[in-house]
Amino acid sequence: MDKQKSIVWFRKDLRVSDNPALAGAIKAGEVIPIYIFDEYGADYCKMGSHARWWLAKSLEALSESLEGGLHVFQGHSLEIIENIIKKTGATSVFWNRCYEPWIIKRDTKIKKTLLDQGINVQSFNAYLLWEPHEIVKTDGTAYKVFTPFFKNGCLKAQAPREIISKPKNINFCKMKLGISIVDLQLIDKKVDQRLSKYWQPGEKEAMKRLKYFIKHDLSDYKEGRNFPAKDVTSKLSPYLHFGEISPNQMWYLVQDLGYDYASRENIQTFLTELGWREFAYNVLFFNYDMPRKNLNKKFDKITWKYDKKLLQFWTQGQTGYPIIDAAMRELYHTGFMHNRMRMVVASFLVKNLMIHWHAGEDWFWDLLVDADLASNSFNWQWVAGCGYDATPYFRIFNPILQAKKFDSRAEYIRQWVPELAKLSVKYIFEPYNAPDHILTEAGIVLGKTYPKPMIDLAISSKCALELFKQSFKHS
DNA sequence: TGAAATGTTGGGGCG
DNA sequence: ACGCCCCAACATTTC
Repeated sequence: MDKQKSIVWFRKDLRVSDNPALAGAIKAGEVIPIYIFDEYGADYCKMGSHARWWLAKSLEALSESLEGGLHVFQGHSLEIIENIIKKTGATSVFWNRCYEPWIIKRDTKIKKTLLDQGINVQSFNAYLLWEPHEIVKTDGTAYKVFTPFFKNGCLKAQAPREIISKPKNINFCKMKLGISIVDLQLIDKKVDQRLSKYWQPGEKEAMKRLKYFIKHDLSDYKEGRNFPAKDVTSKLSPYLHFGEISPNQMWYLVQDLGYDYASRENIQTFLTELGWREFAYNVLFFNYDMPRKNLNKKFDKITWKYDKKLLQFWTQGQTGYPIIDAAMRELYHTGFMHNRMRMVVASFLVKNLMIHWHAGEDWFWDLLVDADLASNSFNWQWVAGCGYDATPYFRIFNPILQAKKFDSRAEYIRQWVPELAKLSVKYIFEPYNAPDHILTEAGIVLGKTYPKPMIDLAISSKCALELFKQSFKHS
């Protein structure tokens, strides 16, 4: 008797453990694991260069975990799945849901089409702790403020799904299908040279990192996470984005710790960060245009500067403000930026340079290995002030103060802006205020080896305040 | 998850 | 000893 064959369609769940779709297919019989690189309909959210690198590496790791059994394709998802069904006689398709609006739209159609053809289709939640549509206020409308969303919404709802353990024996369908990962041409050589120094994608590495973080860094998380040179953040965001680890695995592993490893505050702070991720997806679910439209329409009237040169100073890490340049260069070289630094550089772009948050969002989208549609757009709106529960328009970071407060020994600056490394902490935060002989001794020629400040902080933030106030007055 | 401007307080120097 | 001033330290307000 022929065994039932099931397709497992991997997407943003590139792991074997705690994978409900895979578990479902294994139970049903023979498994055909597939990945489809499909960006039809992605429009402005096609993957960035650094994310593509990560995806390729992650697919390689997944394929290895599946004994080389991952079948890779490129093209229209529905057409490809229908073809595989024809070739293999598969009777079921399992997948874990994605929550990007364009994917929801696509998958809804695919599900309906396949069901109409008599195929058994099952989708699961393996990406979020709580389904967005289930966390709403008692009057049925969506939350707009984080604290009640998390405390009254999430924490009082049903507990997140329990972790599914790693499957022992998988019965693979042995047919040869699809193309190789290399054929997807996801990796740019120069990107590979940069990122492979810093990252090892994959499910195994993700769990290793989580355990390392819990053991070494969680006990200092609440305070330490503000200091970019300390490196006590988990750096799990790219793994989480590609589903190499599930939020459930993180949630339960951290929540079930005794307070030996870390105090209640540290644990709670970390879990709350997972809560912000949930909130970003929840807000996106109820606002499909969050990536492109101000949630607060009052901001529609603001006239932004569309100055390519100004933007370029920012993207290239040549603003003349060391902490900003350090952060922007960290992003370019590693595909990652420390969280506090993300806030600082974003505030500078939007509130000092008066450049639209879309420009920052796009740059981050291309370079972050954790580039995530919900988190990225949600957080840019948060900084710009037009998001839900956002920072108020008048809250403007001063990059010099931020540097002195959170990188007081200038370790982070020296790492990423080596041309300033010889300056002492007295001058390194504001090299343009250093006496000439100090600069000469440090081998610095302002305007040549390191740029002069591209704008005046006090003037630009005053102008921004005035502009915001004026714009809001008329609406 | 801000920073600057402004207001208040209190200890010490000094005539 | 007393009042006056200065100013750091802290608190409050404002954007």
